[in-house]
Amino acid sequence: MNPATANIEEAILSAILAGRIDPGTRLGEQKLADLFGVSRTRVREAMMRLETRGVVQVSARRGWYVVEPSAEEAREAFQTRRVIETGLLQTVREVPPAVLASLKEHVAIERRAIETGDVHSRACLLGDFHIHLADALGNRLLTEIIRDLTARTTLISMLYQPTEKAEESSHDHEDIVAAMEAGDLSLAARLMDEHIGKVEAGLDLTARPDPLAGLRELLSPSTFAGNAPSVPHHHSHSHPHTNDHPLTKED
Amino acid sequence: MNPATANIEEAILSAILAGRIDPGTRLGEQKLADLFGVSRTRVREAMMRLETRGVVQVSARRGWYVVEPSAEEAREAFQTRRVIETGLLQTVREVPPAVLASLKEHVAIERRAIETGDVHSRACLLGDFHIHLADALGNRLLTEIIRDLTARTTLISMLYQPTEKAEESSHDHEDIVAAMEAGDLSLAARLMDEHIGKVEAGLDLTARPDPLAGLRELLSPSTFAGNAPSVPHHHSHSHPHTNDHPLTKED
DNA sequence: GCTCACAAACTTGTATACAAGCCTGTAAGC
DNA sequence: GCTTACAGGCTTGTATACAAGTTTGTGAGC
Repeated sequence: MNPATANIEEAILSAILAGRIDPGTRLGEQKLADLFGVSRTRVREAMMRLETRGVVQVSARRGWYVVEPSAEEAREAFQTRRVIETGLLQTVREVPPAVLASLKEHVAIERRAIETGDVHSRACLLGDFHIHLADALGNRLLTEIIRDLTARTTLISMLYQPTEKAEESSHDHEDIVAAMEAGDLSLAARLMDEHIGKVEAGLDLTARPDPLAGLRELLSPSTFAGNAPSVPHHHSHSHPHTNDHPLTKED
Repeated sequence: MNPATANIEEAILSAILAGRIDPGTRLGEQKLADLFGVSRTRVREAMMRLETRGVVQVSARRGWYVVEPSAEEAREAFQTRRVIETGLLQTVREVPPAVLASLKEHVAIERRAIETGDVHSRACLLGDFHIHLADALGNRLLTEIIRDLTARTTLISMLYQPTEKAEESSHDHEDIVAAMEAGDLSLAARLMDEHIGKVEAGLDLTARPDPLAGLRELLSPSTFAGNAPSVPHHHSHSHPHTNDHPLTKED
């Protein structure tokens, strides 16, 4: 594959995994082309690849958008992750010491990141745990699949997750690794199942996916009469379709 | 997505699943464009999508080729399928009667196809069993993943499988469904694991992947002196990179 | 003042032209 | 006769131009 195209693809995917791009963000071809110093052709190529990987969507003649999974799609993504990740743990017979060591270190890094509190690296690391697991116990193919799925669930969390429970997740990871160390892969699989279940249960799959979610909050106090010349944006939480900080700087 | 592009993508993928396109087959852009009545742009789009799905590869300025997985990639594909398919069976709590019925019917169709003996529909149906399973027990996302993986393993079988054991596979499927009917999903998962293991074990991962495999057979009897004006092709089994019956007719 | 129609700007969709590289067949040189 | 260099044809790689559609801003009409 063309290296430039691969770069764009990888840059966007890892930005999503790091929680740096919101679901619904518009990705203009020309803007990306300028940003990466390539022509639109390349950008389109990367976008189409990302589309088949399920992280981007095209709206005809309007542009490319980071996907905003529906509630249904969210359930599918979590079910799929459950299937694959528990399957992986139960398929494996024994865990090499080197793998255990690296997983333990990863959890340690998670803990430190939670204390320092950078929300981006935190979310990134929590997702990375699963990717590392697939990489260490599985193979490249499996890792790629898990990576794409993690990107999906990351976006889902950004859409539907009311409160972040990073600490709990990291605890879960720790327990899973402990079970692996004890040689009880069955237990590890069950813990993984519960862990993913917890994350999914922590979502509010009833509300978010419409772009008006943020607006409703503003309308409810009824301090709205049409005489407000400028929209108050004191709560600058970026909303889908109305984000004013896309990947590319506005000129 | 553009419907025309989707058509090309789907046509090629299902042709691969049906065993109608050999691994290593060259897919010329212009030829495909003529065949489907579209421009090269569309074909390239479809090809790039198929590339990200792992069923096609581009060789710079030479053309697109149906992948010929290496032995290593073959192992990865089978491991991944084992992980996912056993994971699926173990994640599911109970199997709805309707699903059981449709699976049973599928197995019945398999049996009939084996008796009548059309090799294409046979291979297609054996792969389809797994796809149907994912569809019935899982979700669309999972089905798509399994579909791509099945395409991979189909190609692998065509490369490395010395003898076809369709009957045995169909028996395995029957046993798996029986275990599901008995409500013993654990057993079903184990049977699935063994089934995939058997298919993998039935491969000869030492020989095939080089394009000269077919040639070596010819050279060994040493009935070759350079005085043979035309290469004998009595054994018209198509070889990778030297196939004379590509998807598109030669003009 | 409000609504609706229209136009301009902007963005993607698509084809095509040309550039660049690979493969093959041919001929010259040894 | 054998090797090697070269040229021609063929195929993909890439950019660009234009077509088609969407969004938004503006002005006329009610």
